[in-house]
Amino acid sequence: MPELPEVETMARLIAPSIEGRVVRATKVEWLRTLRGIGEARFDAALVGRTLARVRRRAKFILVDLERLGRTEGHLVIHLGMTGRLYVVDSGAPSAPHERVRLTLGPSGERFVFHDVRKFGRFTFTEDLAAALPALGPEPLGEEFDAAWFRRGLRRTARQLKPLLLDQSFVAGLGNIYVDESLHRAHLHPLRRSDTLSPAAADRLHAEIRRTLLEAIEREGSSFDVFYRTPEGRPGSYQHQFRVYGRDGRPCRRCGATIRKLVVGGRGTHVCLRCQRPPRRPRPVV
DNA sequence: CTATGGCCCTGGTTGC
DNA sequence: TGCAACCAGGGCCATA
Repeated sequence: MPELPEVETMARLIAPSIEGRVVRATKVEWLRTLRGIGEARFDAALVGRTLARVRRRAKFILVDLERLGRTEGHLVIHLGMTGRLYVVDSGAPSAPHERVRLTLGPSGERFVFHDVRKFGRFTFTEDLAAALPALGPEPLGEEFDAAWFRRGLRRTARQLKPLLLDQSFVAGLGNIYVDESLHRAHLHPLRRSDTLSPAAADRLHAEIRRTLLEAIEREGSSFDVFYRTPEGRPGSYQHQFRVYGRDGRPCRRCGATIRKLVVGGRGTHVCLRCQRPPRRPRPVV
């Protein structure tokens, strides 16, 4: 469930259950989830520290750790494709696919990282900047304004879809919300970023924000394995999809059939009437 | 530069 | 029915 709206929803969901709680013990079921740091170091860094504050940056959930009121490192969590976080009572049996569990004091609930496909990450760092990859601005933040976006699009000649998926350009978009934003802005995913008129760039900027805000309001999208999360109602934004997963069905705006293509190796959904394909790039001689 | 494909993983769905 | 191929909301890396 991992794009900005789902990650934001997840962070909001777990924050009340873990903020202020002390880590009493750790259990790592799949070592690679720690991404390089050893189990012993992970345990030593967490036990006795307080999970002070939960926040989101891009598709990462960050938890600041404190001891005696001082920040001493951070949990860096990425849900990958299938990661989920939840808190269960102390007596609850462990479920399949739980990769990391933290026992919380004083009452022993468990803070669990569940991740079927193991693409996720749940690790510790003292140096947040070093632990995170290069990340562009938050699309819902101040820094992501229309003028910045216009310039950013012009600075490069990439296809729109891969560019918007690039977390170092804008942080937090994924396959669903890129497809949805492009459709709402009437722009084809293969369109080169430096060919947009200022008006088209502004339209895309506005639709990205609008799409994300609406999705957060509906607590993200839930389907397949994410249909239900422990302790959490499913999100409902999937009912608002205009193109994602709707190939073969009519466009809600114009009635043309939604098509599915592959762009940048990712399944990509478009209405070819609303989103005019760019002219084929001239062949390189 | 930009684009592409493999890889990391598991499991549900599709098609023969 | 059985089984293999394909596909999935992510991201990193090597190669062209």
